[in-house]
Amino acid sequence: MSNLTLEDIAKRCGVSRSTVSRVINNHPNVSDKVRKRVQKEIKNTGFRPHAAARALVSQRSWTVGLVLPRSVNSFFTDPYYPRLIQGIAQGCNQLKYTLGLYLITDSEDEEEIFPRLSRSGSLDGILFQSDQIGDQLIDRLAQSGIPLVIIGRPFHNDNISYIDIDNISAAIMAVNHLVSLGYQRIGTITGPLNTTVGIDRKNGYRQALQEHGFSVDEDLVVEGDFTEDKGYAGMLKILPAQPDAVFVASDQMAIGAIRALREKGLRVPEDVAIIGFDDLPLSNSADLHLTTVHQPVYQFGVKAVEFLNDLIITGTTPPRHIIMGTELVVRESCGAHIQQL
Amino acid sequence: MSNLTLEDIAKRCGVSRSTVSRVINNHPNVSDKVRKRVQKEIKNTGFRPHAAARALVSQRSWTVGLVLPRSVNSFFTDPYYPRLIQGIAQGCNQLKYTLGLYLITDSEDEEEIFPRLSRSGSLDGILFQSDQIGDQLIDRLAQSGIPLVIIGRPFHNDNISYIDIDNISAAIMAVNHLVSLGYQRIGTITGPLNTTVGIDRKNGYRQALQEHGFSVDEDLVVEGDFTEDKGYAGMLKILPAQPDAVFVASDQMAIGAIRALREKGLRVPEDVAIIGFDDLPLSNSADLHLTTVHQPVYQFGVKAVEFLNDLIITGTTPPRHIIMGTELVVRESCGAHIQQL
DNA sequence: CTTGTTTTTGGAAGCGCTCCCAATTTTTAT
DNA sequence: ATAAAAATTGGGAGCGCTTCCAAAAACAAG
Repeated sequence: MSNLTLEDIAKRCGVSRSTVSRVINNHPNVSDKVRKRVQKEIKNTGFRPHAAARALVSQRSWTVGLVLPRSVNSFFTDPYYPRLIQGIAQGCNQLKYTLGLYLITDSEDEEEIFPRLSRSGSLDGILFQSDQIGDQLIDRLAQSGIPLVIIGRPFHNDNISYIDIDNISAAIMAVNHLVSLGYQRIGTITGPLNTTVGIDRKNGYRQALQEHGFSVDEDLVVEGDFTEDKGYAGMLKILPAQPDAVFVASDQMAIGAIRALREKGLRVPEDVAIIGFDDLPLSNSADLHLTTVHQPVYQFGVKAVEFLNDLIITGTTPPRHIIMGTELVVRESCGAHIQQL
Repeated sequence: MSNLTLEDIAKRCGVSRSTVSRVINNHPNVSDKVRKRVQKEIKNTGFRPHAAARALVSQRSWTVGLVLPRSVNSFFTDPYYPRLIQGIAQGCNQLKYTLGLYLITDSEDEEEIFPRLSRSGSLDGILFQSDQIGDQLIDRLAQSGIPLVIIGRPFHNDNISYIDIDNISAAIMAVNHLVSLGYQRIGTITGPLNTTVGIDRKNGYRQALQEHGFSVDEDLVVEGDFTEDKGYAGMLKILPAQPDAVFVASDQMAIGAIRALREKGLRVPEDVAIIGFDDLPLSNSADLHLTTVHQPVYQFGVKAVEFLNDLIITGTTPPRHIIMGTELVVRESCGAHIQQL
């Protein structure tokens, strides 16, 4: 069906290859009459220019890669990534990019992926989920000169472009909210501390406590990994330290934490207040009205692609950083609605 | 860095472009001496052949597309899709394909996607999630001759290759299990009935009941959509009909259903037995030991890619169908463990 | 040391497209 | 009307690669 070439279309219209090319690419210098004729023929035949040929001559593949390192093990557990991917897909659609997905699975060495990513011509740019293990790979990619946007602040590489949300401020905002409601023993279930997200949110928590003159009780700090199970386990672990409020670093974990509380016969927020992080749809379902920090996951994905597109067009230096804001969503799990009554 | 061409490598090695090409593609007719020399040079320089140039001349892009229609709204709610995608990604890695992800988002018309998919040369083949709305698009793609594998039985198009699990048998197996345990009023919360999965599982349910001489009570049948919320709502709706067991068409919905039961003070399985479908990790977490139908989601994804690869190599006709088996996973939510004690 | 056979190598064509440049046509000004 | 300027068009080169074919080199046998 579509084994047609530019040349074929040209012949059928009695014009030259170049003219057809101009029509396809909306170049101005084509007479209306010819343009109409060619457009009609293209429509009739269903002709599509050959992507590879185009990519070869224009040195643009119109494909961007999304790399999710293996350590993102919450990929099929936490709705965060699917949502992010939706945003990225939307961004790609808008800018006419095709999205290439590179999930690094167990069998595949980080070594093996590099050639595939840097294979010249196959990718116009790369979105790379930040990740401790991947940091060396990030360095190599950056050096290869390919436009690269890290999703989430990378570990020790600050002279590289990345997009992130302001996790520290967000955590501070969350803890401030708890403090303002009068809670005294505020704990936290953190994200994985081998990620910058995990670290930043934890630091925000500490910082907020210190600003209010609270001391940080290490028994009130438990490391999680963003999964519901770890939220459940984390809450069980933190409970002996008798928190009256807990800042949980993801909604998914918050759900697990609340489940643990309920099983212990404790009420939320009366016995323990819970504040989550993410504000994904699940956080406001029928039996759960979680107070949480809203982060614009979908928009974040869209923005990441726009950012990458910018780097592709204008060059990768100097590295730039985009930090997106978050906001507090007050629902019922912290008791603010009770106090206001 | 990698702006090198074959020609450059050739020059550095004092051989011709053709020879370097042979080395890269492992053609036999190269002397060992030269081969070693060229391989070393390639390694040293980090040279990668230009993907587009290759694709142009060989008419193979080594990219396959995965299309998820908009109607897959449980995409970021149900762990099924992320898991499937992992399997597909794994299959692609194994066979050296790049995975192109096409999420049809709101803004994008089904019309718009067709040209992007059929653009000659950009895709070697397509995996297409079955979906009622997409059926016309599927027809057009099939006609364009591009290798195409539908994921899940398509609606009215049986002369096209697809891969599916045997949903009807699986549902029968699930209901048989309930019957064998002595339950009398067996209900179902179905999947969305505008999908073949939803329909097939529901038909299996009916068929099993009929085989056992039960009449089908329509009050015991409620339509869901695979989301937890609909599972919750479905159970509330079905409860007045006093089921003693319910076949829920996905684990995610089963979780919602169980939540509804618990809120009503009903016990699982003592008051109402629940059997789910999927057997994703979530179905066997701390407070939930769901009896369910295991479907090999990950392997299903891998297999789909292998199947597509087959079509790419050997041609798309005649259409073939791959049906994968399922198995019952007996845990605690149906009471089998109690009876056995 | 020929001749014939096999293996290895280089050159050239061409995949389908874009883009430059020169040739042609059209428009405008005189 | 003609000359000059502007708009439109066609031809050719070339993007980086594979692959065919013919030339060259290596090897075997007489």
